[in-house]
Amino acid sequence: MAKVSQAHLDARRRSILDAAAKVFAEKGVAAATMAEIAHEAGISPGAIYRYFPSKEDLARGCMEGSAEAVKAAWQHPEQVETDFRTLSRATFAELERSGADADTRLLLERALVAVRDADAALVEEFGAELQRIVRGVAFLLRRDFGARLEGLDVEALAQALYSFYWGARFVRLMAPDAVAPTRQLEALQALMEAAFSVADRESAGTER
Amino acid sequence: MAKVSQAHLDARRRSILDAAAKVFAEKGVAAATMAEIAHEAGISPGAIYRYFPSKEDLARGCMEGSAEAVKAAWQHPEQVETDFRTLSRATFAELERSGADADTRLLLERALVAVRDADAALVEEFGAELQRIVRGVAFLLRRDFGARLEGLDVEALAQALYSFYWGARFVRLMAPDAVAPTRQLEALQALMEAAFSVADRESAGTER
Amino acid sequence: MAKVSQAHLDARRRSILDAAAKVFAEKGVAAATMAEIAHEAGISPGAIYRYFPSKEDLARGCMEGSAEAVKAAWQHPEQVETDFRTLSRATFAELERSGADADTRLLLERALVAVRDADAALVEEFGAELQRIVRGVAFLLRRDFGARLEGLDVEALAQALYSFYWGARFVRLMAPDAVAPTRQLEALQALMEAAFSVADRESAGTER
Amino acid sequence: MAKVSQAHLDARRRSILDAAAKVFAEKGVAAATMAEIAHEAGISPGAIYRYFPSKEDLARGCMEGSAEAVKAAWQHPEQVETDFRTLSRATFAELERSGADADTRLLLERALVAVRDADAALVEEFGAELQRIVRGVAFLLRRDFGARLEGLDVEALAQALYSFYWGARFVRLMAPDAVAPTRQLEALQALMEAAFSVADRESAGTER
DNA sequence: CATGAATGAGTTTTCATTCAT
DNA sequence: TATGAATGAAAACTCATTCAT
Repeated sequence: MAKVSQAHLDARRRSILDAAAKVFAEKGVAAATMAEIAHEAGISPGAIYRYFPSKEDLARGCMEGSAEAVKAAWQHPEQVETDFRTLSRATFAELERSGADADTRLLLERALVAVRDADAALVEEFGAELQRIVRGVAFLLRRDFGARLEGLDVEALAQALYSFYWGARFVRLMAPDAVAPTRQLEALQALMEAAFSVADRESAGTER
Repeated sequence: MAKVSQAHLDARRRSILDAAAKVFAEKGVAAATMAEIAHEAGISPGAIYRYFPSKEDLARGCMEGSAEAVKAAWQHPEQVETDFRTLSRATFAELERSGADADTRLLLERALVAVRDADAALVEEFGAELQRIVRGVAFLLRRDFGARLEGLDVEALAQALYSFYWGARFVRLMAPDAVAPTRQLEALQALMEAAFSVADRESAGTER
Repeated sequence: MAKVSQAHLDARRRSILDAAAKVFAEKGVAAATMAEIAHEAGISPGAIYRYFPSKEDLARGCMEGSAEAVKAAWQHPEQVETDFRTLSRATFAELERSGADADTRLLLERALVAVRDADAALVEEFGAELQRIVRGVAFLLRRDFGARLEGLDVEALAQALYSFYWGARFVRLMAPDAVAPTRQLEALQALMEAAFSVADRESAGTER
Repeated sequence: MAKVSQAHLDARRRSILDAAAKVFAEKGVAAATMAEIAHEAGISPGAIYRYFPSKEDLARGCMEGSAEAVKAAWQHPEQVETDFRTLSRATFAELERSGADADTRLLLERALVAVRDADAALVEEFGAELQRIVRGVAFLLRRDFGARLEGLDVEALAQALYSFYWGARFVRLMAPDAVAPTRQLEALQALMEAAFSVADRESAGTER
């Protein structure tokens, strides 16, 4: 079986990650066994170790790739041809796709592990990403709503929206039958529009 | 050493639960060992089994009691002398107290376990509580803001606020240096007030 | 099985060490399995870990106790009521006792491991002991034979005798049917006496 | 790639043996891995199995060939133009060459393995070689020192010298900073000469 | 012939649970 | 009742060996 193509190796690596993600999401990282992951991936337990040096590394590997276009868009909103409403909707639509819940499980697990082990790197990364995204949210809010945000703590609002996103993910995971994330988002956006139209009116009044 | 009082037994049970909650929050249920919990509780490993038949049961036991006054208030708002703003603030203030993060960890862990094991009872309980609280939030919103909610999806808004609460908990756990939950809440409330004042104006205008 | 007496624990620890020493000597540290040692000691594999944190520690534990009165005597010859001949004989007589070969195996194994892993501590210890013993040998040589050592490199001679001791151990292990260590020692001592009587004669001649 | 010359095959076999000897000496047989040996030999793990059916066989193969000119000289002293002093010195000089310690490790390992597995063949071989060499030593002692050995147990002395040789090897391995083997040998030879000069004197006195 | 990916049995170690004291 | 030593069933991981390419 020598001299297998790189593509084949990559595919196998991928299949191990997929199998692991599935099993981890199902049972949690701690309860999942390498044997089960191997079985799921259709290989022998030993083979995994040619691709990942340890269970922990495998878990880390699973946690990484869930990066997405959406995430990037929030972090660099100036480079993207979009607006707050659209991007928000795309972000929440993502949560409705199949597999989103499994990702959420994995991400929560990852988060817990990071906090527990005081895994500085992971925690830091989370914090850094948070900051970038919150900054992106604030940027879009200001660009899209401008002066109408007058008197509002935009930073805090952006952070609140970020929190809301995670909460929606979590709640959806726990209670799929509750109000859907997208509908929650609609409600919030309606609220925001109502609030901003006040500003419009007021400034209109001022102009008069 | 015979015939120990029931009170004593209950106290010991309680102390085991406290110890377990602490260790579970620190290390996670899977990584926590009975020996460590026993040590934390100041008893021997074997003694735990007089009170809980298994580690799993102990974990379940930990997961139950995190009920609080605030929670009750949201679930039965009609019985409580309070209003939305006040109760919200009290709720978020709770998140700033020391120990709140440990609770969050435990709750997240609990949630993950419940989802994984398809622990119908726990999931159901979470869902039921969610429903009661969201209903309570909606009740308070309507009572406090009444007609000004015109045109808004109050159910969805209540649900969004509930999501926001969980997200704020989670984010605070992961990134204690981010914008504080209470400040996030202030921002949202400012937004709500702005939105509702529109309604006031409009209705005022209509009356004219 | 709680509250077992310290004596019992010590005895168990001892029995584990004995079992381990036996198995290690038979199979070598690497090839020996904890399961086999446990079986030999009449306990379960897990129980060993209450007494020794790892296989390596167990091996180290086996290697330690082979300290002996004889060794101490060589290292502190001034404190002991003995002479070179007597102590040499006692030392080599030790090699003929049953179990000596097993000790030799263990010591060689220990030595190889130490050298391989560049286990500084162990190597250093060996070197330090060597120095102390060689110094002791030289001390006794000088005290017992005094001026008759004139012209000899006593340090080197002492070191040579130390080497001889180890070589005799090793050869006996490998070829039990070869000339016995004690007889080898006799031959060397005869040689020494012959050499020293020369000195006597010469000094006698000088006096004339 | 068909029909490779026998010479090529032999060379490859040789290179595998060399690589294995190096790795075995460094890590010990048990800890050495076929992968590492293969890497050291510059081939693939699988290829080794074309030349040696198993790791054990490979180890055995390594253990065989450490024969040397010096060894041969001791075993057949009558065929060699040399004397005890010269040959001794040559023998001990060998110990100072670089690589001697690696050989010693391997030999000790070999010895331990042989004793452990009760590998009759290897043990027997060691014993037989020992006997031949001790006989050779005794032969040279008698030839070189003749009557002056009167009263000495020459067999035992020869055996003692053989033991000394091994001990010196071992000690040098463990404590390179101790007195050098050659200096030890000098001391012993000085002792022998002193002893033998007695005999000279005595016989001289008798003649008078 | 060589390669090196894959296998899978075997090893150390952990820890929930039991039970003699 | 409490203790804590002991159990023994996993689980992660290693590596000699095989065999498709």
